[in-house]
Parts: sequence; C-alpha cells; structure tokens
Amino acid sequence: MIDIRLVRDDAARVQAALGRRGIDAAEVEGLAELDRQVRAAARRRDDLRAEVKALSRQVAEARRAGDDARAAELTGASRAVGEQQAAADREAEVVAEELRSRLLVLPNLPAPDAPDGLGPEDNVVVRTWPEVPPTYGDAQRVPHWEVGAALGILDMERGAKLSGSMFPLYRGMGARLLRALTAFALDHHADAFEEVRPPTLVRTETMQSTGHLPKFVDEAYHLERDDLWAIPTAEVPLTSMLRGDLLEEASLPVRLTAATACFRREAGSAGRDTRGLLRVHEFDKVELFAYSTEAQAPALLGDMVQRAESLLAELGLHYRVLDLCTGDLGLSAARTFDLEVYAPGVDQWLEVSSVSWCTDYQARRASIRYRPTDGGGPVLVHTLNGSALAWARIWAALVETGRRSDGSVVLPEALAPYLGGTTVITPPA
RNA sequence: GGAGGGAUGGCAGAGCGGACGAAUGCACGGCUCUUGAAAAGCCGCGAGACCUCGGUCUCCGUGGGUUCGAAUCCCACUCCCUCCGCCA
Repeated sequence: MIDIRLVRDDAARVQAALGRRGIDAAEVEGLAELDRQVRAAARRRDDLRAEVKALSRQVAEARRAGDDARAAELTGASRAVGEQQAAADREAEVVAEELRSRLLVLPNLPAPDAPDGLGPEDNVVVRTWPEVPPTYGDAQRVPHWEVGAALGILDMERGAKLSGSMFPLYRGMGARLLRALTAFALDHHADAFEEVRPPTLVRTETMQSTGHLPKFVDEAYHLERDDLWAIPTAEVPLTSMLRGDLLEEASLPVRLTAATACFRREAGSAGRDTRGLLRVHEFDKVELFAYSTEAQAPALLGDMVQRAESLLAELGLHYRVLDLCTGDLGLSAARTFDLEVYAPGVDQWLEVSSVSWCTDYQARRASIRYRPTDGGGPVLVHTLNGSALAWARIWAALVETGRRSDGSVVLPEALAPYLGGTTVITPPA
C-alpha cells in the first residue's frame, strides 16, 4: 500500500499520479477525509487512555499511603473514564479498519517515466530482437499442441484426465526440456542471485504482502481444510521471506532466484487461449527477486530485464520488450517491463516475463526495513521481481520455432549440456 | 497423532499485578587515552503513530478476557524446541 502521509501532505500529487492509472480524484479525497477521522478518533481515545493511566497511578499512590477511602474513590473515577475510553476505542477501530481496507486495494503510484495509457494497446515497444524479424517457413507454422502430440512430448488429453483442461502433461523429451530450462536459467543467475526453493503453499498473510489478496481472491487456488493458498508466482513467498525484518543497509541488495510451480485459476479469462500452453493453470517458472534501497532499484530493474532478455537471446527466440503503460501496470508495480516471444505456429506474441519495480509498496505491507549506514531511523526497502522465465510459453515458442519440415524439432545449442548432448527431438518410429 | 517446555529490543537474556518500554551483556555510534590500532574507561542507543515540538498514545508471538491498572493472571489460536509414534 501507499503511504497515507502522502495523501495527507500532498493529495494533489497523489491524485495526479493515480489519475494516470485511471483512479478518480474523489477516491483520494475520500481517503484524506477518512484519514482525518481516523486521527481525530485516535486522539480522543489516546486522551482518555492517558487519563485512565494517570488515575491508576494515583490509586497506587493512595494505596501505598494507606488511604483506602481515597483509593476507592479514584478507582471509581477511573472505571468511569475507562468505559468512555472503551467506546472511543471501538469507534477508532472502525474508522481505522475502513481506511486500511480501502488502502489495501489502492494501487501503487506509477513511476514518473512510465508511459501514459489506458490499457494494453498503449504499451510501448522499446526494442525487438533481432531487430530484423526472422522469416519463418511453413514447417514452423504448426501450433505447438500439434507438434507436441505428434512427437509424443505433450499430452494435453491425459493432463485433462488427471486435473481438467489447462493442466499440461509433458512426456519424454518434452518433460526433460522443462528440466533443462530450469537448470539453464538457475545456472545463468547463479553469479549474483542466491538460489531458493520456497514452499508453494502459503498462508493468507503471505498472499497479502504482495497484494495478491484481498483483491485477487478469485485468481488463486485455496486449500480450505488447511487454509493455505497455492502460489501464483514465487514472488509471493520471496516477498515474505524477510517479512517483519529489520536489515542492515550493508546487506542490500538481497538477490534471490527460485524455481517453482505456479498456480492460476484464470477465472477471469474462461474460454480465452484455451488451447495448448497459451494459458494454463499450472506452470513452472524461474523467478528473480531483489530487496534493495531506493537508490539501487533502477539499476537492479535494468539488470533483471537484461537477464531475462539474455536468456531469450541464448535460446534463439524472437522477442520484444514492452514498457507497460500506467493503465496496464499491476496493483503493486510502479514500473514494469514485459517480455514477449514470438511463437510462429500460433502467430502470436506470448508474454513470458514481467519485471516489476514495486518501490516500497509491498515492503510497507510486509514491514521490511533497513537501518541506514548513516545512522538514521529504519527505512522501507524497495522490492523488485521478474520472471526469467516462465516455461510453458517458452516451451511452446521453442517447439514451434525449432520445427523442421520432416516434423522433428531442433532445440538451441545452449541447452545441449542440459539435454544429455542431444538438441533434436525426432518423431517416434 | 501423543506428552512436555517456550515465544520479551538488531542479537542474547532478566522481569511474572502498580514509576516497566522493560535489568544486564553483545553489537552499534560518539568521546577520552594511544604514533596508530587493540584493550580499557565515559556517554549515547528499540520500533511505530499523533502532535500545540513540550509531550501523549501504542507495541513484550496473535486474538479475546479479568482488573482502577497487565510483559506479568485467565482462555483460545499460531509458531518454535525436546521426547514418543508414524513416514518419503
């Protein structure tokens, strides 16, 4: 969530910034008004509370002095004020809760240099690689679900038999390819990012820190019996790894990478992209994550985008980088770059990475701070996250891009060490 | 799953109804001594909110309760540790 003091001290600035995301100025004005009520109520409660404490101290003094009559009198007075205080307490709690819940669903302020826009159509393509688009032959114009079925490496039917549609089942070299991609990416980031394997089932508080709850309940799988949530991305456990911690500035940035399964109900997109691997309920992903100071954040954002890009380049995929406009930013993000690969078989650009800078929006919910080396008070960290990369769609793009006229698929040389030396998948005899 | 023990500041750890936001140690910051460093000594040092900048309030795992007054007593929950059982 954003800092309520920003609303209080400079509502105009918040209105301008959130206006770029399509938030009505009246919403911000409403928050400012609520904030005034919260502070007034807290003040009333605190004053009464101070009175109770003062009277209680006098009770103790009277007792020590052996003046029981005086003590009884003060006890009665304190009880009366205590009742008022309890009422003021409840009032203050009600308005504070109202403010908190409104603040919880209010999005982050966009970075000044994020492009303006209302929706996906306004995102800015900042570069495409290779600059001259490759040409594709007829052999590559076959959708990956057909290629996968013909080669026996993707079995959507049996996946559906086990779990329903949009739960892929990979076989043979198809499964091995996923394992290779994960190892390839983790090794790629090992120079600067600590490898982590977090749990994939998490508590409600953990989902709240990232902003995935309460706003996106319908998107997440929930295990009712144990009240645990299946993570939609490793960003969720990684953000909460240091929840509540007070770090030393010298330990920043903390950089983490994790390979996990990701689970998404895709409730809002029923019927769209339902074929093959374009949109699935479960997929594997390697995530990059960083906790940093405000000053370190821009360079880290650039580095994380660069890491995702270099993986795509090494995989020989045709990709483009999008600077997301204010209208398409996620709830927690101030700035986001999406990476899309071109999949010739389905003739579509597929989002395979999203690298975001969340400023202190998530850290405020999760209370993650550092003590500055110059001796000042604790400061909230900035969080950054990005996929590098999400494999289901990469798998699709690789299989379509690598397909040859005899039906076999050639995979990039970079993966050879992870595929037991082979880079060719041939049809079953 | 069963039986016990525990959760207090950045860390360790005392306190178990009244001047306790909390002893002490470590860590950290400043100073003295020293050619410099170490050692020693002195001083300072939790976090958050509000604010008339003097103060007020909140926070001792979480949520309830008892009380004039709760870190301290009661109840529930969560987590951690030890032992037993089960298990990849």
